Amino acid sequence: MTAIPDKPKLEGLEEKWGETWEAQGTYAFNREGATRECVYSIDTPPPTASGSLHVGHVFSYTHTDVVARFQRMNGKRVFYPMGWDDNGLPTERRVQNYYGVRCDPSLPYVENYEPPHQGTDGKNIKPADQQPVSRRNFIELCEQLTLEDEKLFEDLWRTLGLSVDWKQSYRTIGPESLRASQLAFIRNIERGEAYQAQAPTLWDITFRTAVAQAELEDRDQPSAYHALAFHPTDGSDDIVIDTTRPELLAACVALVAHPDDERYKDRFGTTVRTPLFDVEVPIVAHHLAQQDKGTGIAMVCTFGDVTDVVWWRELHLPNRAILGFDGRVLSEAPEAITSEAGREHYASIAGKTVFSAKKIVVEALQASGELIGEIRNITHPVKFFEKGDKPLEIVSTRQWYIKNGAHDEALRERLLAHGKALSWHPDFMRVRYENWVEGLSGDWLISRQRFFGVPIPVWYPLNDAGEPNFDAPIVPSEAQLPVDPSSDAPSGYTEQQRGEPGGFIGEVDVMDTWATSSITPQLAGGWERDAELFDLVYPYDLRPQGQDIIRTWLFSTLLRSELEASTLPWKNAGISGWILDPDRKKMSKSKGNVVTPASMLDQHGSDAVRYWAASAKLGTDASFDPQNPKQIKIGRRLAIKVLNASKFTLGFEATPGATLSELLDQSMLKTLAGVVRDATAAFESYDHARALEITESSFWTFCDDYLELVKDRAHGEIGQAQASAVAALRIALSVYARLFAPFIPFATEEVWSWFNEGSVHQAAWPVAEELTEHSGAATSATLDAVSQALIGIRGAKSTAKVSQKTVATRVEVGGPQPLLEQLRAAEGDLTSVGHIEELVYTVTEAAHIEILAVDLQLEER
RNA sequence: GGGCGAUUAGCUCAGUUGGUUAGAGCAUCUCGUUUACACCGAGAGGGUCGGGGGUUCGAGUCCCUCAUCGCCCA
Repeated sequence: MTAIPDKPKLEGLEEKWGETWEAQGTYAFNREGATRECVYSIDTPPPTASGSLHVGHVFSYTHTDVVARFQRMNGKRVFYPMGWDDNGLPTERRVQNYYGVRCDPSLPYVENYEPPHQGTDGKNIKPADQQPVSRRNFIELCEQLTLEDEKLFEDLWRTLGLSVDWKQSYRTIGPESLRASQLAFIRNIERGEAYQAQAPTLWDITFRTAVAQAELEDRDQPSAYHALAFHPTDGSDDIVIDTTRPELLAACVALVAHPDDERYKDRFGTTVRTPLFDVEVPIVAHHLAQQDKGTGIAMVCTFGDVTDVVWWRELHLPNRAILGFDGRVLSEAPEAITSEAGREHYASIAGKTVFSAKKIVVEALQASGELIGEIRNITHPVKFFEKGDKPLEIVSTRQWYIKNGAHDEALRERLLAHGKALSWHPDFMRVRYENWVEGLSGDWLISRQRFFGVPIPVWYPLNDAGEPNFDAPIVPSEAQLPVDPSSDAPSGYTEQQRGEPGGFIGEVDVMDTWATSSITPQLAGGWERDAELFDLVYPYDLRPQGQDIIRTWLFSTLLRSELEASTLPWKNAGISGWILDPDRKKMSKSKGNVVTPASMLDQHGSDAVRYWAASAKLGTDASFDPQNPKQIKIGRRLAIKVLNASKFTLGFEATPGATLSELLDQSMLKTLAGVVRDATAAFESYDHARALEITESSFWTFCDDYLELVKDRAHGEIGQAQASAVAALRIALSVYARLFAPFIPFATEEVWSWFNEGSVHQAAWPVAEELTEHSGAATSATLDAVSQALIGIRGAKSTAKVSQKTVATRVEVGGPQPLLEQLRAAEGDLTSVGHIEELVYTVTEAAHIEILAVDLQLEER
């Protein structure tokens, strides 16, 4: 136990108790003798180590911590690890900007490499000014920086008071993660769930990597319709189509119209010749052609957008791609372009960017008279990589995919069934998952042409001509994992055979970062590494996360668990809402309305910030105004009140073994028992905000009414009545400290230490029985009645504009006989706090206690 | 275009299966420095529950419809 300070304050509690908790192992996961039933396991979202933490993180991670603390006090062994998502593009970008480097896999490794910069304060260094480094050097820098970033994150989480067991931390790029990711992947290959395909792929030309459906976003872009004249081979009048991408004219493989379109019905099956390039293409019918858009007939190019891909695939059109991985027009013209003029036109755009090529083609079309009328500006949605700033192109590449139910009805049904079996908090979030699963249009593309990630663990044999056979990948055995195909040789080969005819080459692609993040339950839980641990924690009790990543993290994790184990990875999903700024816009860096969490915690204190976060329900957006953080101030006030009320309560002299003889004291405990029941029920239904609200409002009432009523008695002469009040106050204080502990862990721990050994966070969650055993036959009606009278008397004095200390010479209180009896039992307390000389009871018809008259003794000043 | 959510006091939000007079905090105003707390306490004023229609003895709550805002998907 520690001494009660003269002037309790919140400052310094974070450091004091943070160190104690760490030293005592207060939040350590104890698996000794544990069974699955006594464990509560949480599949925590690993934050992106290279990103910056913002207010939204503090918000949602607090929601999780509050639940973890409740479950721990409820007797569960809480498995609450923290992971860092450090692989992937965000880290690469940060490393490029931080050190001023760029990965060039063709360069050799340099020992003791010194990068040109050490932190460039967020200023982007132009790619041309970045120093090219080898892949291995680049990855070392990534490792280095993420470790530093992770340290900062951990410090912040500790300050916030997350009750994480830091011994259970994991990194998505660590050796165990590499092994688990690759193990899960080769099992996907063995079961036929992972496969490679040469296919049109959404491609970001800036990052030169493939992009998955989940990473797409539509952005409105200015564009323009160009009307182009195509020439029917039967010599009839030109057919005019509208296109926003005239630069792809050389890649045109058909014209398409809706099968019901009367204007083109008799054209289907005929052919036209393209303008400029003079290639003969068919006119075909497909229901995706929009009759009301443009002239109702469109050109199909390989590939202008995802609809082109559908047409190409479903109508069995040739592939005449003209764009390369760099977003420039390929130097070689498609074979279909045979005319001399056509080849000359192609030569004029070869090697150009999309932007320049468009300009050249449009000028040529104007010169040839095949551009009809004016160019009409429009705005339309264009697909972007969510982290990119140039529109995606579609190129044909060889990529790895994992089945996700898009083309497998049975799998999709199982995924939907899992979605129904999962308990969502709030429930309506399930719909977002279902919409996503039902809308999947292709399997999950998981290969990325990047560097800092989990290598795809395969090699390809080379034939005698040194050409790779991609259809026969060499897959490592499970015992070999983890492997890096760029530096390890497959079994049966030597390193000298790399790249040689009859030898092998390693896959250079890495996995999508979500391919690792999708197995966080396995990574943290010791899957295929620590079977005993895994059985204790899996399936997890809770997956907490933000609503924005239901389609990515939640979906992909559920998918991988279904593929690997045919199970749901968790029982509950708790979905936190957004943090909005005062204008109800999402907080974002570009808007400059982001406050750093560290300064926020520093300024207001962790308990205050946690209170703000915890007072929002799951799934509900919360607004936050850094200029006027109202809820945080209220939280701070509450935490201070807890300190002060506790100090006051513990200052009364206690009599060991005292019994609760007074009806008012019993009644208060009876009331509190109801609060305990309600708060517990709210917690059990994942409504932490309600649990907080119930506890908080009860506590203020306790301070304002009960504490005021009994303070004179508790201060007074030692005896049965005095001892009863002090005992009741101490019991209530113990219960309130525990009820508040999940929300304001620092203030409650401080208070707890004044009259208990050990941590409040390992204390038992209060139960109603520990209160009702003292409350006898009392009901809450006594406290209600006395409080009612007290409020009435205070009101009378307030109306008379006099001090509450003013003596009331006579107070007449009315109400039904039974309630007046209750009042009489606490008459001493009431007359004492109200400074009442004479209290008169009058039976009335009213249902409640009412103050009929208050005679005040007005003192001369 | 489809889906989901929201709309309650000046502000931020509660409001359970439909049930007395719709609540809390902040802000405002008044009073008060009382042996826990001035980072305080007491009290007061403030709402046709987004509009319209319906079901019901009774609707903030259920149904229909419209509007506005936000998010997701196309």
